[in-house]
Amino acid sequence: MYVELRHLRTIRAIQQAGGLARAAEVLNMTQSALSHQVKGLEEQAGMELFVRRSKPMRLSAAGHRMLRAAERILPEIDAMEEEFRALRAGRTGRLHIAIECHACFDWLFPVLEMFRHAWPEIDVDIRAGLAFEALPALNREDVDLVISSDREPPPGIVFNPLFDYHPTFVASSANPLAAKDFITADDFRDQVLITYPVSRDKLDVFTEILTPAKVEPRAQRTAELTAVILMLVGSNRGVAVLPDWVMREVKSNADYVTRPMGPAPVLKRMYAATRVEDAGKPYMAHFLRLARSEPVKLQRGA
Amino acid sequence: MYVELRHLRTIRAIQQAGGLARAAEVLNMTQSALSHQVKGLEEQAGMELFVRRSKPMRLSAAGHRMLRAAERILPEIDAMEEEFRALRAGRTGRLHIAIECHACFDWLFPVLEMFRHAWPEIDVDIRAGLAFEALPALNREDVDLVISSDREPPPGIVFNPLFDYHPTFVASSANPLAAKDFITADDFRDQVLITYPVSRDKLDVFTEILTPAKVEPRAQRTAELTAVILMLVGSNRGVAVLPDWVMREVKSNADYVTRPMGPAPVLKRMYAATRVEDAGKPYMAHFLRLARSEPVKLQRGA
DNA sequence: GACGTACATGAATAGACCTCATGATAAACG
DNA sequence: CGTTTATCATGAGGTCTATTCATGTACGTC
Repeated sequence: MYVELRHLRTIRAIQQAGGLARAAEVLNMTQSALSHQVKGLEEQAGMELFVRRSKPMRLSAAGHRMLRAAERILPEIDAMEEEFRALRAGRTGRLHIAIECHACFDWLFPVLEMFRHAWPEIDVDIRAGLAFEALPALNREDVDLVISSDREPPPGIVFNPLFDYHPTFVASSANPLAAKDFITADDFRDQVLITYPVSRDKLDVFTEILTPAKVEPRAQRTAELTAVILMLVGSNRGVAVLPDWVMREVKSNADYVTRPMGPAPVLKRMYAATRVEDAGKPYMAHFLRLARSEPVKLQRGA
Repeated sequence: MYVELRHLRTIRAIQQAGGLARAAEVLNMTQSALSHQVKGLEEQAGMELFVRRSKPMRLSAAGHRMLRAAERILPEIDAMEEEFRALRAGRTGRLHIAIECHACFDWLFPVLEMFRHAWPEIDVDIRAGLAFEALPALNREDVDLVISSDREPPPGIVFNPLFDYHPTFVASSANPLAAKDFITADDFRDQVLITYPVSRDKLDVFTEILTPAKVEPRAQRTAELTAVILMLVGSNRGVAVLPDWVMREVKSNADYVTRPMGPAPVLKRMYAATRVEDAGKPYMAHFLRLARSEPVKLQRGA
């Protein structure tokens, strides 16, 4: 039995128009065409869908069943088509975000909250970029935006700069390093370094400091959540290097000390990677604007 | 934008099979055909539904939306087609009943209750045949069965005999007619006759007794519910003629007397009218069987 | 009973959809 | 890194289905 949407539209039209001839006008076809179509449909169904004893022909019991299906299905189709019109008009879309930088949750949540209000139709989602490579996922359209501090954009991808930040050293005030004004690579030799559980080439403390200086910390342990890292640091189980914006609450806490990396200050830039064809979309532009301005407010508040 | 079910099936198949070529096999068509179809669909949608950068091609964001629609709509279609298979196999159907005879509720409800258990898939409904002519409604397929005691089946309609019954006189025991052994037409001249609110040609007391004898009761008043008629009779506000099966409870009640019509006993036959093409259907046959056997049990219980 | 309206039917046609053959490009392999 | 294989795209041509046109038939109506 091969039912097609055309058939459902026909059933509905005949019911609404109250007759085959009138329905044909509504559907912009000849009465003959509809008659043939109904005949074919009834052959498919294996039974009469209409009662022809009375003259404006009416739905039979079986016909009413099909009408019920039509009235459930056709609005779904219409809704989908409306969604696609909105998609074409750029009023809606998808924004699935992958973050390679764990500390970014801190500013991403407030930003997304603001975005959600401005673009309620956009399908928003976040995926922590632990289990997969984020940039290929961008190309496969598994995600639409990647928060990253990589430097070399692959073809088809643009790196939109968001803001600059300082990778900042944090330790317990009981740690001997609290006595220093700034921290260098050598200072890590005797320390337990606490990081997110990702590869070293995605951790600022390695890419910017330890790896160039060929220094290995005494030990390294990992924690997924920023709050857990800070807790471990607070109880002097290790030290960490985190972006400055997460230091906001810690700075006013006597248990912690924060120090710049040195002697020259280390500055990194945060990027939002998108596909080139998405970069121009209005909602994407709005998100990038928010992601540029909001995090710096957090940094200032620190 | 002309979406068809074929397109939704394609979207789903490509997703499930993980690629266009494999999907083509599942759908029993060539890879080329599917490629053309997808191209056409994307033209209709006005955007790319698939990402072709990676080789087994994958759904894009827009494609995922269409997939969602497909996964909601296609099961509905499958369910409908399954319903039609059941309809063809006679396992399901519709049984909308019109009753011209009000007292028939008494035995119809128990019968329908039994039927509902045996044929849970059948769409059962009752419509009191007050506002419309029941037999034309049968022809128009507004209803599928009419409980009636008419005699002349119109073309295309069969009258299936159910059972015989005696129109029986009932009055208050305080009524003078309680002294008689049987009741004749003349006895109504001084009585208020209580009937259902339908035309006289559908009331046994008129068609069988009063109209042939050209007798008019002193007055006539109506009530919709059998219980109300009996209540009025009980308080000696009038007399009534009702089928014997509704006398069940009244017979053992000292407030009432029931008497046969006379002098010759009046016998009427109850019919279930159906369309000829329905008469052979298994569920219809089962209903008729129930409607033949169950009411007589009620009569015996009286 | 004649007329108008509503649906059915048959033949012809236009157009959509499919297949075949082949080209292009990305993944896999040695 | 080149070769092979798998996957998808494209163009031309054939087929088949849906539609139209012209006409027939039956019901409802006056």
